[in-house]
Amino acid sequence: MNIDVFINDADYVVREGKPFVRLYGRTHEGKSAIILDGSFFPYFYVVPKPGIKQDELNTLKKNIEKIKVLGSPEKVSDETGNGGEENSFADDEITVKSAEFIEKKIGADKITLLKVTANIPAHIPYLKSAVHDSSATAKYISGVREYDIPFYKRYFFDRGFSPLSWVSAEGTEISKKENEDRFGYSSDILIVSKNVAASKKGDLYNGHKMAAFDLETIEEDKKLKIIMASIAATGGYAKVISYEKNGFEKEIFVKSEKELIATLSSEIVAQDPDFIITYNGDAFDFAVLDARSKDLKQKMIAGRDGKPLRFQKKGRIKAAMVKGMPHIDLFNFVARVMSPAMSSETLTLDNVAMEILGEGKKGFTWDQMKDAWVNKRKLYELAGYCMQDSLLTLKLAERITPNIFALSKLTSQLPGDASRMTYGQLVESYAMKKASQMNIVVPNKPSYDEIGERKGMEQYAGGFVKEPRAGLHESIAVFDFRGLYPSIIVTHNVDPHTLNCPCCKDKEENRVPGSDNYFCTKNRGFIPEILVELFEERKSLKQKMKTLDKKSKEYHELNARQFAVKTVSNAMYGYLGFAGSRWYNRACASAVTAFARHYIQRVISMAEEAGFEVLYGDTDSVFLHIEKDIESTAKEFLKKVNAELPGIIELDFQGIYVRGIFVSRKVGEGGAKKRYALIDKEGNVIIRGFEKVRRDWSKLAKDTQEKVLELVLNKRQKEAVELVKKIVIEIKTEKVDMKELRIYTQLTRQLKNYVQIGPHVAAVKKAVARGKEILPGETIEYVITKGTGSISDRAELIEYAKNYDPEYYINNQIVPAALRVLHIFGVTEDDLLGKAKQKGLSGWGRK
DNA sequence: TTTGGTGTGGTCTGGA
DNA sequence: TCCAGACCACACC
Repeated sequence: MNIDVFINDADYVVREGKPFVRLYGRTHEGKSAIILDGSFFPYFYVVPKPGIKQDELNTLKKNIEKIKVLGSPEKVSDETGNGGEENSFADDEITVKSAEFIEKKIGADKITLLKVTANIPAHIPYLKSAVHDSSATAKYISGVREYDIPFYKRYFFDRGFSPLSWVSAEGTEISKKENEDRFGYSSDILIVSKNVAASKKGDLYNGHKMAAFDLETIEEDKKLKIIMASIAATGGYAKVISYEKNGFEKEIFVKSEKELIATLSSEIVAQDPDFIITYNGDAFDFAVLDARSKDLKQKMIAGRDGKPLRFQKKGRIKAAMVKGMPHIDLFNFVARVMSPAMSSETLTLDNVAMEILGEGKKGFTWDQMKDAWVNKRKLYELAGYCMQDSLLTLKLAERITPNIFALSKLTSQLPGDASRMTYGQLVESYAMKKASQMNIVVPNKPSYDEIGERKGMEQYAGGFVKEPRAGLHESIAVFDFRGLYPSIIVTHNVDPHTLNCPCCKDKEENRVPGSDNYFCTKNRGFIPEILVELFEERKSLKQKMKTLDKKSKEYHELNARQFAVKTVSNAMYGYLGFAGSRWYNRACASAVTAFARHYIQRVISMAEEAGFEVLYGDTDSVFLHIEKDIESTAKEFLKKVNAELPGIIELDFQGIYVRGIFVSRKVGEGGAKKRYALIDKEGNVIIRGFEKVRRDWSKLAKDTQEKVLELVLNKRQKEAVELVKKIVIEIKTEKVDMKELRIYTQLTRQLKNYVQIGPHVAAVKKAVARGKEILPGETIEYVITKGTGSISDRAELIEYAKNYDPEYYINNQIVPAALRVLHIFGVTEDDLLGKAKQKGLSGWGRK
């Protein structure tokens, strides 16, 4: 039979000594399908010594073919853990399946390599070590490559199709009966295929079915017990499962926690989703479910492979994986990829939903929940609260998964994997995919020692930041380079293999400013090449988007794709300088920043020559004071600059502002970099760097500073002073809600690793002594309370704080934050504290 | 181990 | 008691 399947998951399994890639997906009739592809075998490359003679090459090949090593079963699980369950083999004699000569590129050179194919993936590390270490082969080789690329990942690279696209499989369908007897998979269709290829259907798919779930728990006898669960699925399904009657209209009543787990599992499976969605399911919901299912001896949800869910290490994350219905943990993706662009103090579902959807969850603190449960009251509300969590998670998934899926397709990684990747891994995956397409050998990962060495090196110089002149400035035009770093890489052909090529030795072109290094002008390097493709892809996506209705499905799809392209492009520079990178090259990374400094400084001098005051600039931006006809003058300047810029480097017009404020540094001389506020003619205010945008300042101090900035930008300094005075009095009279005074700070390490005990660490230490568990990485909330001793001595987590210290909040929060802005107008601390003699306000407002 | 460097500012800490 | 430098967190780009 021949069948088209849309792929959402993959792994592999070994049956009777042969590896089969398992592709999970759905047919266009909506049936779940598994394809077993037995036509693919694992392999790695052996790089012969340079200048090796043909007869030596032949000897090497023969000696590789003769390799026999013993493997011990416990050691041969797939490195990524994403393999099947039948990998183990008892003290097998491991042999090479085949070795063949193959031409591949390393950098610009075409080289003859040996492709060594193994019988099953678990053999690869043994064969690699054997080739690398044995005397019969070691003397002929300069290295081994691509021995650590997981089997199912390589499959997608080599086959030329990606997850979340349609494939066409030709093969034999296994009957239901045989599936049950021999395989035990849970899918409508099971097919053994010898030929799987990209389908003409491309990657369009009419909607993924997602099922989100959420648990409510309470702690009893030091164990988390599940008291309620909710599920919300695409299409409107929404249920709360509970073993306490609560009168909630969407309730499924069960008898016990054990039955709750069983029902939750069966309900999710009955929904037959393409994806299971959680918010923090890896670390919480699935972890609790797993622990309770073991305690209560109740089987949990099983994947389409017929096996219960498994936890697999993905870097720091213990990922809960359900085969064939990939589990997407939105929190992971938000924390790793989206959070830099977000402003929420903490990444709770509530905050993130509020920021992304404009809708949070209502009420119910942990204590209220416990009260509701223990005293069996307000259970109806509790059920509603539980339901809301799943519904919000599902809504969030509708917004976020398109971005995950776009990254998945771009990098040819499974959606479950892509959703858990860091920027470095996303870039690396994309580069590996492109390398495979371009017949380029992938460089090895650095060893632990190499990483240490790279990290130990002195930092190289980064972007240029021009010191601003403190004060209120009028009539400002802001320019910035569009994607400066990637455009430099492309324009100057920055790549580890084009660096200092012999063919361009004496050319001045492409020489790195302030360095003897240069880049090839003849042959485009690999990194610039893949960036060019990304640029062109994004350009065409943006072009298409212009023709579409912004509310249409296609528009959102394309928008997600351009987001993925942008994400990978922008991370490429950082990847070059990343110690764990396969394509690490410090000289390249520092060349990029050297070019960047050169261009921004060139723009600054051109602006000065044109007679504009350069107020500020940071890495890729300049702020110019343009007195007359700001719009047309700015455009003219832009044109002049761009006429001079090489390649695809381009300056953009960012905007015009009526007024802007730069402040003084607290210590030392001059204006503070990276702190400013701007106001445009509509009255919109942009605030950068100030306490207002930092989470480790109290809300009251931040809000006060924001109002001060707004007033000052509207030339109403006097009112700003009065406002601060009023707030100082409010604190003094203790009229302020404690929540306004909490300070968020992340605990970045284990308590014992702190050399200096700051307030947040002190607060955590006290809480831990009281029995609370706080893990590194958590963001905690603390308040400074009354009493004696240092600030740290008086810091308490908000749940333990009985009062707040007005003195601290006035002197260390409100006044410094406000004064930061007001200082440039001559306002003093005493003015804000109401201590100053009533001196006139003359001299304020103008420098 | 989990993209890069630049920069500000709070609090602690230890020696004068 | 004062103060410089270290430590730490978090912003900008």
